Amino acid sequence: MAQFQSLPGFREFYPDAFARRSHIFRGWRRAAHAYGFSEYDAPVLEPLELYKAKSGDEIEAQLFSFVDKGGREVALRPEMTPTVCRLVGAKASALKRPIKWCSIGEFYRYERAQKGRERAFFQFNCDIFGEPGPEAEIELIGLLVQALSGFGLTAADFYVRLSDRTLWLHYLASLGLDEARSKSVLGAVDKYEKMGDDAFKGYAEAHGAPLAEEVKAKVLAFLKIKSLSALEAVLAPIGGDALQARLADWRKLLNGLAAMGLGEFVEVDFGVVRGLAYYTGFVFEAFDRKGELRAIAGGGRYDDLVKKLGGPDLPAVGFAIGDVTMGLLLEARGLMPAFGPNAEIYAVIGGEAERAAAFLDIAALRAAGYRVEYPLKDLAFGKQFKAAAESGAKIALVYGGDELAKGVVKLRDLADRSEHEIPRDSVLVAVRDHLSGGASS
RNA sequence: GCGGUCAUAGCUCAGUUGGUUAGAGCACAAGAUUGUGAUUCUUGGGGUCGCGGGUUCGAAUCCCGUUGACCGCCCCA
Repeated sequence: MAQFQSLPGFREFYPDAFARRSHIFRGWRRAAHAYGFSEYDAPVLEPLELYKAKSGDEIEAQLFSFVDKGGREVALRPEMTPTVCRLVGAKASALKRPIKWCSIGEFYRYERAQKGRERAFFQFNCDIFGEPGPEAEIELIGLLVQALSGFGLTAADFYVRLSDRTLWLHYLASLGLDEARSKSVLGAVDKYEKMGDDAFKGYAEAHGAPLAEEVKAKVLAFLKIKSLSALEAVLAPIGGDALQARLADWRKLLNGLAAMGLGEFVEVDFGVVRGLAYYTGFVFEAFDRKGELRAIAGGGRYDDLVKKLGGPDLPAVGFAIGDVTMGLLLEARGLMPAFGPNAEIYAVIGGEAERAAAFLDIAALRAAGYRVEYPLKDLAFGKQFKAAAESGAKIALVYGGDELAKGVVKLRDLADRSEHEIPRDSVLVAVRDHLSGGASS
């Protein structure tokens, strides 16, 4: 039994787990590159103030924070958004628009680990800066879908729920609610799915009286809106240019996503508002269809945040996918491949005398990019062939005394068990022909 | 921060009302087999039974504490 254990919520990636993690990262990068996003990274340790400025003092309880030896209050990053806002803000005027950036990084939150939630986890963050219109959302949600569907997940496995804090605030204002009351109502809406009617208790406590029943009925009806047409019907009597412009944005967004063939992945759902106060417009969350897991991804527009963190006035929209929940979903749907040894060639070596000849070819094959394995210590031939089969290799090269005496190497196809002799000086060519052609005779 | 369940070999687990030196399967290694593979047989390494304390002639087993894991609550950027 090991004397030391890893800290709670921190994961150790043994080779098989690391292979699964790499598979996830590869899929994310493939999608991001297809969409023309540039990858960046930034410090893991940041000034504590960066997160307080964005989220308030209460956030400190959820952070890995401490005072460093220089007396600085610092924190391990719990998310990428404030950092990327700083990076983009600092060079905004020099960056070509639109700014489409992505990153894969590890994040740290001091919370109790649960299913789908660890204290250290990876996130794929994608953001578009400098584009205020719904064109940015189309591009970003398209990427979100592809970053999941690229693993083989379909519209039967996950979907993106799409909502809009701007419209919510318009609607609540039309019901006579001021800004503070509207924020409280949005907080209740965020919790309604889980808590039901109790979600509105906070409103009553904050404002001294419960939300008027007729207003509450309208709020509950609004959060159940699941289509653009239902939305238009509810908002028609209210009118106003701003509202009409916003509905036009909605049509553009949904039409754009439909034209990309993503209609079946996206659902209008005003039950989503996301609790975070800094979201300013469209918000969205990706969930598994069966509702068995916590959110796979979340995002939205945050047009005020870059400026709030000391940068220029720069509109922004972004999302993040976590590796934990997405990994669970891939496993549950049988979409996580089995990763094992993946050698292509296994050299069977007769003994010390044959080793030098084998090494010459092994080095050449490896230099040419082939994955080559051989036994580090002398082994019986039977064991070597067994090891060759287990290594995943497609062919074995046999360096025995008999072969070397004849100036040849025996090439054995491990799948069909055929073998033939090849001249020592044409091993590379013979291997290339055999592996590329798939021919065995 | 709160509650529930659990902790025996690398993995999955068994271990009788507390009783001799804690077991099995899988995995790993060696041999049977100094020239041909997923089979078989034999053998081996690997445990302070999560950790600490208590009760007892005697504790993997009972009690207390603690740490960790899983599940849920709070939170979820």
